[in-house]
Amino acid sequence: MSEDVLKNDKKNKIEWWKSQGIEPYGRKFTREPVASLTPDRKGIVSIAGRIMTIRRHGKAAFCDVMDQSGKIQVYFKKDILGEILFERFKNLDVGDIAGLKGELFVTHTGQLTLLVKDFVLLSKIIRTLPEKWHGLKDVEIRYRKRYLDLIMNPESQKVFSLRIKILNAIRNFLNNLGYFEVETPMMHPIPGGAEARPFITHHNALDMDLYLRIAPELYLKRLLVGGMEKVYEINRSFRNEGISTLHNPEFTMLELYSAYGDYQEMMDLTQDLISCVLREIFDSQEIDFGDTRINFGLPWKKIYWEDCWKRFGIENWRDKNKIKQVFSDLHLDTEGKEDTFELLDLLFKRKIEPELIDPTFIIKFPVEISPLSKSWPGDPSMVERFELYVGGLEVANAYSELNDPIEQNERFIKELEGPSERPKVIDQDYIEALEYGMPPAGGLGIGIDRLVMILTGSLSIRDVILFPVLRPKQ
RNA sequence: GGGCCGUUAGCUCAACCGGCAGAGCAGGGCACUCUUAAUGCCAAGGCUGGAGGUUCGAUUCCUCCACGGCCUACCA
Repeated sequence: MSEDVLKNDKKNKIEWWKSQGIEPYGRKFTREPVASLTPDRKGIVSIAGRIMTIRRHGKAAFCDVMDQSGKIQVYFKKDILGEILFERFKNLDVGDIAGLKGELFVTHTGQLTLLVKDFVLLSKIIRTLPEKWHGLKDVEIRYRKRYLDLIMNPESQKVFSLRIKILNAIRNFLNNLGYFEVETPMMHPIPGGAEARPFITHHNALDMDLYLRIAPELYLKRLLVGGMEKVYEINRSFRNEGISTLHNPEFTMLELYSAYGDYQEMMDLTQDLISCVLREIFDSQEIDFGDTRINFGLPWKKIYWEDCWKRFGIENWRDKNKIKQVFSDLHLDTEGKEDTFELLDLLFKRKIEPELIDPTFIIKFPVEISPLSKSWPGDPSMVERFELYVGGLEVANAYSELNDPIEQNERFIKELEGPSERPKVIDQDYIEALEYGMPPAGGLGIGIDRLVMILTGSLSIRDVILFPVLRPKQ
């Protein structure tokens, strides 16, 4: 280890502990979470954690010790500890991890405190923690050195513990409904299930390129063919695209499929799932997100995609000239877009999406932008599909799954004619699977990171991902 | 990829029109046995993100580079 790492004479402290015959990096220590301790607790209790502050008073000192459950004040007193242990205490620093044994008491100011009778050093800090009062604010360091963020910023600790609780609640909810949690490949020979640029990697022994998956969809539906009726996967997908407050190159998606169901069932399920998470974890139907308050009270709004355009005077959304007219009437830049769907998408993003604060289902989409969805009964130009918007963000996407192999193949062929940056290859293996018969099914995808953003009031996806993608320093 | 903003001590922040780079906390020393942003005293801490340029003189003005943030774009 280099000299400059051993800051501020802490190297000498390491030497001091060694000179006392004590290994400054300790071993197993049996302890209780500090938050579980109450004043009526009698006898010796053991706790362990990081020393966050030291207030020295000559022959005594108060410290705050933090473990994952919370903080507790501890009191070191020379006449209680004796010469040897008090000398050891003097060689403790803010940031050290220690195991402490003692008795609980309440101070004159009414604070629960552990009177330390014995302690061991479990890990010596040889750097300096960020400042105790302002914490760690530099966002770059917070992302790069998340461990410091977690030590110094309780709000950050809170967001990630909520993320875990949300995921557990989702899993419990689905497991109770009989869904199987499955794991499908993350390395795909042909990327599919979404429209996105993939990451490419290479397998040496097979001498072949593989793609990090952009969605698990096509594999999960192969499981429906195989007779698994309710499956879900919560894991990473990867998209080789720009980074923003809403996009991280690797992100977590929930995808689930229910045989013999449809998009309506998925709409009910989405409502039930998110309502359940709110009830169990937040005990509230309202969440503050930025400047707005989101009301999750049932039932959620439903708007037909086709009806979105009527407020702009667009009666026929295939009328490209009319759409362009609207852009010019609204003084909205078309940004060089010519394609009808791209223009509508842009109009939606600029004018409609920001207003969708309370949960809103957008229903029934054109087939052209929904290559894996089952057509609308009696209208083959539209499909049974919805998207869910909350807080102005797209959070979920679901549809009745297309299970007709012939139509699916035709849709894939049409897709190839589009301007996709994906490899121009059809997943014939998937078509073959459909040819063996896939039950009709409802499928649902939920962007977990975005859902966690909304539920925790985080305005950047980087605040809900422990280690977001960053360029390496220097 | 484009635009704007930022980068000063371990951390949080100052430094007027270009004139010796400053504080709090942390760290070091001393004192102090109920403090909680403990307190008091002493000492230390810097290649101002990097490289050039303008200038007698650059943290400050200019150019390029690196990293980050926000917006935008690609995209759900």
